[in-house]
Amino acid sequence: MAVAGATSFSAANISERAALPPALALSTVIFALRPSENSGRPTLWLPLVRRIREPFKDLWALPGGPLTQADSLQDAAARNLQETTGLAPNYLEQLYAFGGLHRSPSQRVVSIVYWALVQSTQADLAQETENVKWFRADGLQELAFDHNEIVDYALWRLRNKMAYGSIAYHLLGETFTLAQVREVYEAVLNRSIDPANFRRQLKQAAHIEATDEFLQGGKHRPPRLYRYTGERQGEQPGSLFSAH
Amino acid sequence: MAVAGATSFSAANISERAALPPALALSTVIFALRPSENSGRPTLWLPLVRRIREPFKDLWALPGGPLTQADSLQDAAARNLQETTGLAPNYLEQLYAFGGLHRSPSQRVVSIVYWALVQSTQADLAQETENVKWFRADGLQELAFDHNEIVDYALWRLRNKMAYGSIAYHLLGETFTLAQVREVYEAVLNRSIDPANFRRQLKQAAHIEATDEFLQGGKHRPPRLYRYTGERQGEQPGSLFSAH
DNA sequence: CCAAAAGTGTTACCTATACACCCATGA
DNA sequence: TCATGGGTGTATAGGTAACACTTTTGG
Repeated sequence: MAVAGATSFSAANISERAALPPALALSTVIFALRPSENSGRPTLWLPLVRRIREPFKDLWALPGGPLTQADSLQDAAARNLQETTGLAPNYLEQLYAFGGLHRSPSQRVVSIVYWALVQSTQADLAQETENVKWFRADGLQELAFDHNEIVDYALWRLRNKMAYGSIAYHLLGETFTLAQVREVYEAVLNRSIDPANFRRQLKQAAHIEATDEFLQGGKHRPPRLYRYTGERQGEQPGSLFSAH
Repeated sequence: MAVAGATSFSAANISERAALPPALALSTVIFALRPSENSGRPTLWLPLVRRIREPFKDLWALPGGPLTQADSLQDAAARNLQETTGLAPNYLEQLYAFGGLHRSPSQRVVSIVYWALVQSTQADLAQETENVKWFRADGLQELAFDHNEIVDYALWRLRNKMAYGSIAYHLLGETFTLAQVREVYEAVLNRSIDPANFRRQLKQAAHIEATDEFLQGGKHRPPRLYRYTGERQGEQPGSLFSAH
């Protein structure tokens, strides 16, 4: 099924494409926070898999696969994510259906793409193999297919949701300090935020509750731990309540 | 391909489903403003097509069809919309990919759904036939498949975009008065808006310019006509600039 | 006691809202 | 001239950003 060089197409090639039914595939953009190599501050990373076949052999690509028959799109995305990277997502939402004519040089492929958030602890457990590796989300190298464009769009959506919705918690564990939430915002939105104002906004708007515990072991005054009380899963058409 | 009653499934039926590859379909939720039957004030309407075959024979459904091979998803949606209803959309954007297991009682179908806005003038031209008819967008009767859910989601998205983005102009013609824009907002968001404040918000935030013309023929002081200067097409992943 | 993060208080500014008011036109 | 929608001005409230200040820990 894989053919020739990925750059140009003959007329014969095009008419051959028109005869085949478009294939349906699922891919997922997975985000997690990991410490930066330099500063050690949390930054956005995502796992990619190496292509071991043409087309785009040896380039890195989003994890994905065919649509499993017995699952809904959402379930199939979660299952596929688990099988290719070993990760269990904390948040999963449909991103977009990409269906340009020449996304793949061989057969025409329509990809339904999801995006996911996983906790840092999860991400650390995930095995890095020869063919699965984490990359920083910004300044990514050239990827297979149109996956650079897809990652850019996912990043845009993530930042949008972060700025308005209450999504940051899905990158954190069961309990967290308000400073940690702030660090998530700063890492994703790539700008510093006033701690005083930020904590107030969180405590009034978002769905969190204070616990009786404090994070010990720091150098300074131990901060209080909080817990997220909102929805755990991603946004879906069924749930028409979330503001954005 | 069409089989049996739409309500329950035998085990044999299910395993048969699993063997077939999922079909890929396109549908579109089309919105236009038309005067209400009672008040004459503009309200939201959408065109539906009558099912002439099982499943769901004689119920109304969203216009749609298979993915044409030679077009991108966006182009295929526009073409399909043209062929089924005769309408040319002023705005077209992908809504969601619906892929639940039992959306269709026969074969499994994954529908990539778009939503569109057309001008009232267009909508008036569009021929109402035995099998194509306009309905008020709220309080819709029972539709085929999961199309009620899809329309609800499209309505939610429309209202969201309307409240933030600059989308209302796509329901209007080349030139328009600020009062007409306000009527669009009032019709879609279903609440009255202060004319004075609304005009100020528009004139500073949105991409419109004043023309030298005034709308004549009204009962009172002729209002100035404005023109939209922003983008004409829908939002797509390529264009990562629009706020929301 | 000092440094630094946790957490609180205060103020300036910006923008959405409410509403009083003037303007221009048809009848 | 009157009624009415078009269009402008202005005061008020609510929320965000900036930053001074207090609190609490480790060293």
